[in-house]
Amino acid sequence: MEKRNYVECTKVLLPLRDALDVISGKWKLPILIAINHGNKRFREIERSIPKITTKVLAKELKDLEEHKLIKRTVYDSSPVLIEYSTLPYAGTLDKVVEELVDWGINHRKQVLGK
Amino acid sequence: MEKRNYVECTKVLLPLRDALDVISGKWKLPILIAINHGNKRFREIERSIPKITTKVLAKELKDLEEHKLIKRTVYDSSPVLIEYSTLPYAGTLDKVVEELVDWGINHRKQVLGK
DNA sequence: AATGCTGATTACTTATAGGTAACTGATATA
DNA sequence: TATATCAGTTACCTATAAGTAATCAGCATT
Repeated sequence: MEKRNYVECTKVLLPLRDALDVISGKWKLPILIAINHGNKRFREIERSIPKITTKVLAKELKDLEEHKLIKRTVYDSSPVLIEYSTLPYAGTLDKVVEELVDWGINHRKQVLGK
Repeated sequence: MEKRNYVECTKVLLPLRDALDVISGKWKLPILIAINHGNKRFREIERSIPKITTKVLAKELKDLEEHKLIKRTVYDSSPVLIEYSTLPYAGTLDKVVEELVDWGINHRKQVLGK
């Protein structure tokens, strides 16, 4: 018989960590949202997210592509046109985002004092 | 008439940013979960979260207290006993956490390959 | 010919999150 | 008396996130 002087909760902590690894950071969810709102081009996304920089956007777009959340399409026009779009898998984050946004709206009202 | 060459989405981005400011980082949600599972004492919480350090735990507990998500109770026994517990406001994060955990479970299966 | 837009990349710097390890004073146990 | 536990604090260091600013080639506009 071991004495366990705490309550085990790793079964919840591990998947939570997995999720946070993908979506945490300042920019990933904002970028997904910007694309979902219809911003497809690099500069459109950049302009739609206040304070983001070119460098950070480029890096985060790569991360999101690697995580299979968005895809990058190159149209062989002249000049070449590049479009970003969310993949179906990104849709699985919709409820998470929705909950976060609702929580943020309420938090601003209740705690940050409007 | 202004030409707007991107789609506005700050109405969503601002509350999302507010929410991420409170819960993002590696440790805040894990700590809330550990407390919700019944770990009340400092060392219990510490032991229930793999890899967390004393220093980080102390700092994050202060942050969570400031954000009105937990409270710290000092029992004037001998020796003094300190207990952390979640405040009702922390319950408003339950759905967010639930969605994140579910997403993490699925992500591990689908993308990380079990 | 000069300027500006596209989708970026690069080098450099700063800020912040987090990790390491030692240590505290009060109390309790062996 | 020695050791351990409790709830932390402190100083120092490192790794990563993010910001600043310049630059790129290709093309279009003025």
